[in-house]
Amino acid sequence: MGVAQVIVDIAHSDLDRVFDYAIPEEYKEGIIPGSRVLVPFGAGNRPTEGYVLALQDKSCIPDSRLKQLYRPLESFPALTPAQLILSEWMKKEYYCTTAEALRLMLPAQMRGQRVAERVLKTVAIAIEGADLEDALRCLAPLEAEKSKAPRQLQVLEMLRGGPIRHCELERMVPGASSAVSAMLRKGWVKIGYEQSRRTPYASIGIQKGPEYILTPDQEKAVEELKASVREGRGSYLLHGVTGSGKTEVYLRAISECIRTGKTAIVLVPEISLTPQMVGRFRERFGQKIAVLHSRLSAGERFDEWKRIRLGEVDVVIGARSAVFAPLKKPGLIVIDEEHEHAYCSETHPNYSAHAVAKARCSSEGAALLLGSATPSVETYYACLQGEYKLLELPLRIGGGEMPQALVVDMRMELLSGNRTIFSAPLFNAIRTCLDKKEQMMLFINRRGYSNFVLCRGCGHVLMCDQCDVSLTYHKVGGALMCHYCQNRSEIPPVCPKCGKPYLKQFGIGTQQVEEQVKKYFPTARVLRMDMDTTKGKDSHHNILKAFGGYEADVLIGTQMIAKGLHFPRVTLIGVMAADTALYLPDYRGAERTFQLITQVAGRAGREELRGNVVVQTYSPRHFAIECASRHDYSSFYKQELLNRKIAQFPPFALFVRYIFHGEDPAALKKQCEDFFSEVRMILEENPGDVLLAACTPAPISRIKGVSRHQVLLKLRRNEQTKAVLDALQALLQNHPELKMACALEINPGNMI
DNA sequence: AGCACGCCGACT
DNA sequence: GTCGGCGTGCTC
Repeated sequence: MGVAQVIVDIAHSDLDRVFDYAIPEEYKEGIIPGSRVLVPFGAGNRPTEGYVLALQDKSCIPDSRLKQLYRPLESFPALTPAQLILSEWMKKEYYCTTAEALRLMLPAQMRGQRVAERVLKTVAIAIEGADLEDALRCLAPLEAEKSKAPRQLQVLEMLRGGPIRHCELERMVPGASSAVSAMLRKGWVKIGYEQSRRTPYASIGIQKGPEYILTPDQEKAVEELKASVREGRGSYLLHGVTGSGKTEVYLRAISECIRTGKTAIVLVPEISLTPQMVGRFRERFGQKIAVLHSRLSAGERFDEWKRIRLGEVDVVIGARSAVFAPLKKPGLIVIDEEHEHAYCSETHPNYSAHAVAKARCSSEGAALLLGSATPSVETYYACLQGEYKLLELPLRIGGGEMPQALVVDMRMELLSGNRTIFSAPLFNAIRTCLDKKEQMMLFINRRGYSNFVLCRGCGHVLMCDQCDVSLTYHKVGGALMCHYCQNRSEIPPVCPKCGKPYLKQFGIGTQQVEEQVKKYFPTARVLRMDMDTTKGKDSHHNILKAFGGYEADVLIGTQMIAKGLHFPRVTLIGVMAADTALYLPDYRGAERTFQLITQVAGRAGREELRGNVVVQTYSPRHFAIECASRHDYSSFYKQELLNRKIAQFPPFALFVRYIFHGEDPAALKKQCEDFFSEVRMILEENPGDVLLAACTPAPISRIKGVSRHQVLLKLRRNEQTKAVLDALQALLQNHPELKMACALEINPGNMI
């Protein structure tokens, strides 16, 4: 056992094979498959990180060429045997390199520099009693008089509540560090050190909730899942209306995992990963849970990962990438809000959490549980085909009625002379709601929809110079922004095309709704939640807390407010424009519209107060909107599946998209067309399965000055599909000049 | 990915 | 005559 087979951590297909390294005698014990090591690589023996896949007695490489590895990077193997197996599966499924697959399984900051086991600097008051009074008086001589050192005063006041971390102080009070050093010289404050725990949400109280008595439907689902966890197999779809208690089913099934000495992973969409949600798990499982998501700091994420890796954790709750968490003996993987497209990675390798979870469950002996009030058409179809066993929760807990939605035809509103963004029924409902001192949420679907600026003289829309997309108007700062390259610019005084001064922004956004609410209901207290107001680390939480504490009457927001939030005082939900997603050039438009309206409507009246839902639309007869307003999933599914069958969309077909990037548009087009002609030769083997084959500029044909061209295929899904995909991938391998500039996506999450 | 080797143009 | 451009090829 003297040779380690190592994958170097460089994402390049030429290097996607093992390299043999001799293990120095002193490290013979510490290096096993899964260990990360530093190896000399290439001509200059440059130190490169790598992953040990296997150990061998000897190498078939001649001794003259065999190098010794430098050292192990950690004292424990970073990767589990199960992860090594999973990476092989990823490679075959997503055509990525082993290194790319393994990277997904480690906290990003672990590669490159080591993460310091950080000790945080804290600041505390060093004086007390009269000395402190004296110091304060010194800073603020008289109440009316302005303090000479307002920073110091502010910092000192804050410290009276107890020691504060230096970094937090700096964040809360810009320039605090100079104030601290000044006071340090005067001996008023002292510096301390604190072992950083970096355990997110540790502060969340563990208050015991009421004992739940399961409904008969929940009971049935839980029993079925418990048996499945014990057997270590089985896939389920839990279809439960909003408020039917899906989370309680998850919790009970997870308890069974723990009882039988296993662990569990719960995947949640990023935006639903709220402190409330974590609190619910912590209440049940105490400290043996870990949380993984993108808002954690590098250190927090590393610490959580390490706790999981060292087996200190029974339950992992996290966003998409938590599906790779190195838990030992998983007994259950839950995917909550299964229909969310956030479960598909937008970057290469474009994995789907569903597929990865499925692969993990079958190789590691765990049960898979998908949960949703509005399962995706593809999942429900797979379920009816027998891939998942269906568990249903058709009733709300406590027997509450699903709120009936009122669909308002905005075309009629316009015809009757109402040019505001509020239809008469919504306007009246807001009035009533405010009068009754109840709360409301106004929802704007902004996906694929922007406040573009249009010339009413010639119809020209302002576009980004660098990217092929319309610019979005942001009221804050009055600037135009490109959502792809983040470039900012001013609105020109006249239209750049026709020269007339008729430029005006179009479309409604959260800011505009906020303005209009304030205009028509000046007494209403308004909170807004969108990308702009939730930039800060805790702002998301703070806004919800304020709303929950009845500090506002109206909450205006995007998708963010549609997710599992629980506000008993909310009795009105307004969907400002239900159909913005309906006519996007994406086959999932109807599905998204149905899901959004259903989810949003589910927010209303979850407690004793009866909820009202008003849906404003220009397509009141569209089946997605009609079915959503009646909470009729089954009719929606039947109609949508029929449409997909007629139009040959997923699940009956799949899209394959290659996107080529290049500086020179003409050369790019040529390259792309040459490749396309080879693609067509492969497709000729199964001509009946090719539903579409096109070589065109990408829908967004330029991003950050780089041109984009695509080969888009639609193939009928059948037994040969995987073979065709393999052939297409092999073709790309034969074009080293293209590989660097191309990304392959299968069923892209976003057709734009 | 990065670095060496190698074969052609502009220069003191 | 040499310095230096980056195309091509290799990495245990």
